[in-house]
Order: sequence, then C-alpha cells, then structure tokens
Amino acid sequence: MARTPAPGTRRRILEASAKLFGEQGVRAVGMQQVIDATGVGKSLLYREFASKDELIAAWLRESDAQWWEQAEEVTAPHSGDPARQIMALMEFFQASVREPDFHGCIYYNTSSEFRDPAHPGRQEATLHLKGLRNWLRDMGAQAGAEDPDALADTLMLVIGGLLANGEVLGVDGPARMALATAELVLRQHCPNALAGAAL
Amino acid sequence: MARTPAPGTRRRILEASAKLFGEQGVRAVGMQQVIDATGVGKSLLYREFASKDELIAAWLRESDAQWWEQAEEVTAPHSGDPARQIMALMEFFQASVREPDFHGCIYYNTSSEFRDPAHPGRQEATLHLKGLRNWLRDMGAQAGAEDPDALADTLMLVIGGLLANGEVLGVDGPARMALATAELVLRQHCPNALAGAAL
DNA sequence: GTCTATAGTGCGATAGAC
DNA sequence: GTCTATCGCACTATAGAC
Repeated sequence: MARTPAPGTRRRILEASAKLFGEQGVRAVGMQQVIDATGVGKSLLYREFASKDELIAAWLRESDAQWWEQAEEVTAPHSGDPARQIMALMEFFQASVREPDFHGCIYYNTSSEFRDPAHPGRQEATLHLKGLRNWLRDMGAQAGAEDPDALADTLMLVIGGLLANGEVLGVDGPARMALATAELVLRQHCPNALAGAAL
Repeated sequence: MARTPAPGTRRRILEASAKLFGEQGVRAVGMQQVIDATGVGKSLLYREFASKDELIAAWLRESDAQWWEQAEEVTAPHSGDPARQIMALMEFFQASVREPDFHGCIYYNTSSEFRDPAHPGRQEATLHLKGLRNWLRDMGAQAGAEDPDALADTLMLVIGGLLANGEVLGVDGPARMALATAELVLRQHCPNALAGAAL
C-alpha cells in the first residue's frame, strides 16, 4: 500500500553533514547546503533532526562512536601492552593529521565555534575529549605511570598541539615531532614502558 | 564648523571587537553588536573598516602587535639566556591560559572559523603563529639546539595543546604540565641549556 | 535603511510500495 | 488505485552585512 520509508536517510544526512561541517566548519554551513548535498527535503531533514544544533550534536556523537571504533582497531594488536597501545593511538593521530583532507579536529573546532557550555555541540565535543583523556589516563596507569593524570594531561598537550598546528601551519612540522615527543613523555612517566625496542 | 573627527574611534572599535570576538568567536558576533558596544555609528564603523573581514584582520594584526610587546617585556629580563627566554615565554602562555577570561587562542580559533587560506583573518592568524614558531626556532638556535626547527615544532605542540585544551577541558590539567614538558623538551634539544638551576 | 541569507514551518505535488 | 513517504517550494521571522 503505502510507500516504504527510505532506509538510510539519517545516515545520508549525517554523512553529508560530516563532510560539510568538517571541511568548512559548522557555522559556515547552512541547512540548505546540507539539503542540497543530500537531496533530502527540508521537511524530512527537520523530522530527523529537530534543529541544526541537534544535527551538530548527532554528527559529533556519531563521529565519536566511529572514532573509538577506529581507535579500537588500531590499539587492539597491542592489547596487554598499554604503553604501546598509547603509542599506536598517537600514530593514528599522526596519520589522521597527514590525511590530505584533514581540516582540523572537529571537537576542538566545534568548541571554538560554540563557547556556550550548554550548546549541544560543545557538550558532545567536551565529552569526546574527556573520554580521550580518560583513556590515556587509564592506559597510563596500566603502563605503570606514577602519575597517570599528569601523563594524560601531557599527552593531551601533544595531541592538541598536533591537531591545532596541523590545521594552521601545515602538517609537516607538528606531525614530525609528535611521536617522538609522546615517546619521550611516556618513557618519562612510565619507567619500565616501551622497554628495549624502538617504536 | 565641521565637527572634528573624534580621535580614538578606531581604537574604541578595535577594543570592543577584541572583547566580543575573543569571548564569543568571530562568526558569532554581528557588526551590529560591535556598533552597540562602541556607540559608534554604522557609517563611521564602515569608514574605518571597509568590511567585517577587514575588521577581523585589523583586530588580529593589532592583537599580534600587542602580544609581541608583552612577550618582549616578559623575555627581556633574560636577555642573553635564550633558553630561559623560551621558558619565560612558556610561563607567559601558562599565565594567559589561567586568566579568568581566557577564551582560547584567537589565532587558532579564528583559523578554525575560517578555513579559506585567502581569508584576511586566517592570513593574519597564520602569520602570527608562523612568527611565533620562528621566534622559538631562533631562540632555540641561540640556545644551542642541534635541530632548532624540531625544537620549535615541538614547543608549538606544547603551546597549541595548552591553548586548545585549556579552552575546552579547563585550564588546570594542561597548564599544570605545560611548563614541565617545555623544560623537558628544551633540555632534550639543548644539552647545555638551563644548566644547574631549576626553573 | 536595504538587501541578502538563514533557521525553521507548512503545504501541495509527486513518487513509489502495495 | 490507494496510501504514505518524501520532495520542492513558498513562506515567515530573524539576523547579518553593508
């Protein structure tokens, strides 16, 4: 009888949003652009996402989930060796920054576009970054760090600097030093980590 | 009997812009807000700055000049000891991030709001950050760094991370580790730097 | 003040699944 | 043909640049 709801609409909207928001920034992209890019109608877009803010938040939530999936893939081979897992994640960051279509970290970028802590997009961004910091702290603790919080904060320095500078100054310099610095920091905090072998 | 142009109009506009742009971000602030905040008329504003983009660029240029003045003040006492000058600048960054009205680095923030390399605001931001990196490289070279470019890139990692994370995650963690990390990096690159004394 | 753009609403037309 | 998902467009209201 009735027409079947097209599957994957939400996904298509999110993918188009991810591309546009990621490349140009959130405030620079209008809902009309999202509509044009998806071919979806305005009514359907607003049925899926009640407002632009909600779309922004959903995009970041989705990206967070996907990011952690990739992080899992990248660190899994080193399961049981937390220091090496941390380094694997740092390599993953380095590779991301080197992607030709790298346009900066969507979480830092969105935070800088929305300063209000109550903004849904900013909240998702903060959640992601806090989650990352927690992961680093927990891994650091497992790796025998004497002060896992300090280690996590320091690695966040390296990560934040890599992502921020990579976008503005070009990727070569920051990406060149990020791994070595992370390793230096890691060895500093975890006396027995990364024993022997080079990276 | 023509009225004399009020002096300092341009300055007043720039000061109001600095406050608004800095606190809320550039795209979040309309020209009307700048007008309301200065009390200046629309025509006068547009006589001083032909467009919003030009105002953005002028604000960043002005901020850059003021920033270097402060940097000069902060590093001058250590003239002749480049490693300590670098550390003084890092302390200056740490203090900035700890200011109660810290809202992130205006250069990183503006870069993330305007991705087009041709945008005047982005160009000023890039210029500032390149200038900073150059200063670090030159000081590093004077301090005896074996690879001053690597040192500069690494310190930019710490600075970028401090500013980016300070805005999103709160200032305590990043600020706590930035100095120690900078010192670690500096000692790593300059064998004879910071000899003896603690920070 | 003017003109454009944007977020968001609502409706008639159309495209498909049965 | 019927029924509904969805498109496309017209519309409002607000805000922005200039």
